[in-house]
Amino acid sequence: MNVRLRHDAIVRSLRRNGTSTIADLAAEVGASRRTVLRDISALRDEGFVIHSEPGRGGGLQLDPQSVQTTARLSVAEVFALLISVASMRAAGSLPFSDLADAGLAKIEKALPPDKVRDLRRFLDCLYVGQLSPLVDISDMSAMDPALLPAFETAFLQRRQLRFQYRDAKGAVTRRMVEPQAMLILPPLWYLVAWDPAREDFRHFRMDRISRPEYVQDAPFRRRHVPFKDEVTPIRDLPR
Amino acid sequence: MNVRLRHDAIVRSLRRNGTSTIADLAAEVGASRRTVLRDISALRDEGFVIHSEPGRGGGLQLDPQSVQTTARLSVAEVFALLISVASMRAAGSLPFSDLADAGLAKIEKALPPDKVRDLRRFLDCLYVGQLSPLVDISDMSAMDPALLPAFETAFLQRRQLRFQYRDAKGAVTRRMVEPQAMLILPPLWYLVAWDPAREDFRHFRMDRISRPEYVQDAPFRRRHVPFKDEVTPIRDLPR
DNA sequence: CCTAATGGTGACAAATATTGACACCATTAA
DNA sequence: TTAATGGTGTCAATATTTGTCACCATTAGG
Repeated sequence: MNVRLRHDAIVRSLRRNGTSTIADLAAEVGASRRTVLRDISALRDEGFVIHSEPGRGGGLQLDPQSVQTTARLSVAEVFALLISVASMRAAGSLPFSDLADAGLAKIEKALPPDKVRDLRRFLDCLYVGQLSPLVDISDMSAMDPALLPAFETAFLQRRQLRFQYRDAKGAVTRRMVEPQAMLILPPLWYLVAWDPAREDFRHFRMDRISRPEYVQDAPFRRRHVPFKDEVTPIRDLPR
Repeated sequence: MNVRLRHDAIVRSLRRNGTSTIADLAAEVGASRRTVLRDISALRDEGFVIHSEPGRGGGLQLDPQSVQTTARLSVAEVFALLISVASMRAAGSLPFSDLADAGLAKIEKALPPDKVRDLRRFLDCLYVGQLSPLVDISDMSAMDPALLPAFETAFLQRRQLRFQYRDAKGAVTRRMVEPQAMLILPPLWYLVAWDPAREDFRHFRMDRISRPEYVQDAPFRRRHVPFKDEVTPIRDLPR
């Protein structure tokens, strides 16, 4: 039996039985007492909280609070979860948001370091404010997740972004801009970008952007964005 | 060098260089050509999409979309992430919320089945509505995550919940109620409960509840909650 | 106090898994 | 045709994991 499988079996058994002795577990997974002890030690290293009671009537007990689960997430998914929780925190305090943060911190820790750096750099471009009550929310539609990679690249490598934009009147234009920031006015998201053709900043509602693509040969520098309203950088929000 | 570390190193190298040959990787991680090939095969089994091109000028290429990360999360953390994304979706469509959903689905799949059942049952108690603009949001504070277990038990095992409640005027009372639903009026959360002492339903703002504990010997049955405003069960929200 | 049942550690040989060397095949571009 | 590449099979060398055994610490019960 594989080490991994044996660990799983031990956790399952502890979850099922409440309390087990090393001898029980050894018999159940078909390994020696010593090996089970080594496995328990490894599981503790992995974060499982296993209480042990020596002496007659003693045994091992798995703290149910510590039962953990592993999931393989793509970077895009982690990214989406991260900004979900970030924007939720932006919208105001919520029950359990600390726990969600803790979960995300763990996920983040498991990411390759360069990806974490990327995510942080992207978060630095996120700003939050209060939505003016004048905006018509009724025609909102979600942004296609498939668009994410182009945005990520445009922001992280500072490449100009080309996309199709449908304005409030339904007119469709093709734009090429320098993405400077993302502005969250819950529940709407805006891309704040410098439009070189118009030599000014423009706000674009994310749900009205389609077919975005970054332009490899069009790098640019970050500009200071003159936000009209009061906004907060997301990284400055209280945790 | 450890197998795990070597796999990580290979993935990092592929991510950094774009294209590498087996020989390059072997030199870089200090292993033989054969071993690297075995590693590549293992990584593919784990879900990494690695394109390969034989022949002159060929090499290996890692599909960046497939880079994955594993994280061990406690059940409470998964729970917090789940309701975060659920309430975010409730607040309106957001970019990437589909991706966040997909990530959560994977996490959920990795949970033990009985926990998933519990989560679903809890989600059935969640309702969403529009917050009246009359509520004063300025004095909000987040709920302590340590309170979660008592709530979970009270909801799932239908035990009465005892807690301390501080009302809008600051007066503190001790309550014992039957938790029937959770109502999300972003960014506020309410516990909707039947108060046996008053023989009526009451709404309690979650951030004003402290020291909750479930009462083991006080089971009850679910009641039909007569919501005053228009609310939507969270499980009926469009995905 | 003694004993039996329990968790826990160290040492070392046996069992098992991983690795490297080598031969070889398939594909591709020059 | 050749050289550079990915890919597979085999087998001995090497590294890791496992079991055995001896022993210690703690606890409950007689």
